[in-house]
Amino acid sequence: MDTQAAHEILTKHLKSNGKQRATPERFAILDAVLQSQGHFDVEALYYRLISNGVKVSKATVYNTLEVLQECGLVSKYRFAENTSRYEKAFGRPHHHHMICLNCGDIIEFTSDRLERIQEEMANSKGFEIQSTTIQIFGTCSKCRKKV
Amino acid sequence: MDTQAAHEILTKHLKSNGKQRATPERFAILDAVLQSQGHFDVEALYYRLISNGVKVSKATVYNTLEVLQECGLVSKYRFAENTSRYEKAFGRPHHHHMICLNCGDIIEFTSDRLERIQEEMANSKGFEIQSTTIQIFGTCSKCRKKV
DNA sequence: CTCGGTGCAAATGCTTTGCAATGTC
DNA sequence: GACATTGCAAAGCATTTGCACCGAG
Repeated sequence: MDTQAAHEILTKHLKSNGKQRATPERFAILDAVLQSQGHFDVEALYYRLISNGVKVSKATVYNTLEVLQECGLVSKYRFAENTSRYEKAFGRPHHHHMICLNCGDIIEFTSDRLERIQEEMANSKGFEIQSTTIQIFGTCSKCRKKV
Repeated sequence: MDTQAAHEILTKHLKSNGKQRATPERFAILDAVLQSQGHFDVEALYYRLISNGVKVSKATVYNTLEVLQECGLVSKYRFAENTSRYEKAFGRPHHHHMICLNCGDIIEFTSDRLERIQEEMANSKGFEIQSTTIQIFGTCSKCRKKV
């Protein structure tokens, strides 16, 4: 992905907020996020950072993920478990998830029609959408065959 | 609501599982759930039970809510916060939520079209739906007017 | 030089667990 | 009686917080 563009987004966001500072930790975490594939939790991201020799604390990872979320570079999800999961949102279309309750697999999908209907529903209630999440829980095709 | 019908569902579910027992605590918790309006968390439900003179432990509340979820009498949600929220699912149509990030208000809505498209999406992936959740985060009409 | 950010470790708060006592089947 | 369930308190975890130190602006 375009690392530079992502850095710029973060830089701009930090400046626009007036008092937020551009620290090396924040960019290091952003880089790690950009390199990630699929969903990850704080633990995994933290571990990857440490493994790569980046010296950060978990508190900073939490803090930074929140900042990255604010500027739309990462999305935060909460599936069935008690852990928050994240994924990079840069350069990716808005999508949703089918979560297999048997094997834990997550299948992503997009649907313009779903987006459109959601907008209609929101408009009809005078609600202004900031983000939407659709989660379909069930059994994936692989697991269905096994039974 | 039809308390008796709900009791029957629970009874049947417990029996069908072979080893689960029908304890007074479980029915007391079910009753408290049936009396609830809207969403609640474990804390609130527990407090209400205690206030009503029902002697249960929080552990049992957690346990029972899981059982009730299994037999479709309650739904569990996870919105933005770190607390699980529940609501009774008995005698209610399947619906979704718009969550106001400003005032925390939750607006419920239903949409046959959304349900249908979700089914189509799942079918096309060979995915078997067990439950679905749609959450629209944003700003409600009341809060929009205030700004 | 200021004040926001970081690291660490302790604290918090929801949820789960271990185990003896209880009561359903 | 056997054993699932309960209550209690302790343990687990993910996440947050307090505070001294550091370093971006």
